[in-house]
Amino acid sequence: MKNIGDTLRELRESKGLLLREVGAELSLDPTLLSKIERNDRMPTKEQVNALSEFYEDKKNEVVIAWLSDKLVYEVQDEDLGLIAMKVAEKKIEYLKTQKS
Amino acid sequence: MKNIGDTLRELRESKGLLLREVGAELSLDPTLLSKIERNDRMPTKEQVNALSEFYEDKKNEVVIAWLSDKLVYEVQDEDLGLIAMKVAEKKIEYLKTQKS
DNA sequence: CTATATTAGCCAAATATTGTCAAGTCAAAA
DNA sequence: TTTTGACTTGACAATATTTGGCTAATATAG
Repeated sequence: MKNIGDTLRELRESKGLLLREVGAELSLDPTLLSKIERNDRMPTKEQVNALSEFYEDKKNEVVIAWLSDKLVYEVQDEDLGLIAMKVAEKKIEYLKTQKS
Repeated sequence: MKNIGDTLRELRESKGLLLREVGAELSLDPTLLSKIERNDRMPTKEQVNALSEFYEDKKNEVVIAWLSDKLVYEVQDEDLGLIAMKVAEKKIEYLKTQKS
């Protein structure tokens, strides 16, 4: 249940890699990656995809941290945020039954 | 568990009001309101506030429909959407304990 | 047919997000 | 103490997205 920045930073450090090394690998400006890891910037979907591929063993963890951060951001300081979240869950579950 | 457009349309029609009447009341272009009611445009927070005040007895219903729609939109066609939603819920619950 | 309500398409303006660079901090090495 | 390397910060330009509202098209009722 970590945020996307902490998740990425811990993954990178656990491999002993530098910002510029990961950046070079993914053609991502190291200063931008720095901001992402400090939750100063939200990575784009493409960046998350690249990062999750890069840390392949933790692919889902990265994507989930990112998506859930975006959701939290969407309802931050809304009184009805949590209730809306539960309603949204039901809507998604309903949409899933429709598709299949 | 309706979407924001259907919610607003039903509220307006239940009162027998026209797009231009509600629009005039809220200084909202009727063609824009039309789009909102058909889920073609997402209303802004300000517009939702105005609309929920206007339909005062259903204030929360409007806001929740809007917020939950935005959340669904955020994770639409993401395989991990539902899981991320549950994680986001926990994050919000956690943040709430922090504030108080 | 006429009048009124709603919808559709379009595009400019407003807003928000992104990427990049130069300058800054900080810690450890030399 | 100076230098070096890793990272951070702030500012700004470039892009992308969202928004408002006009005009024209379509429907619906009388």
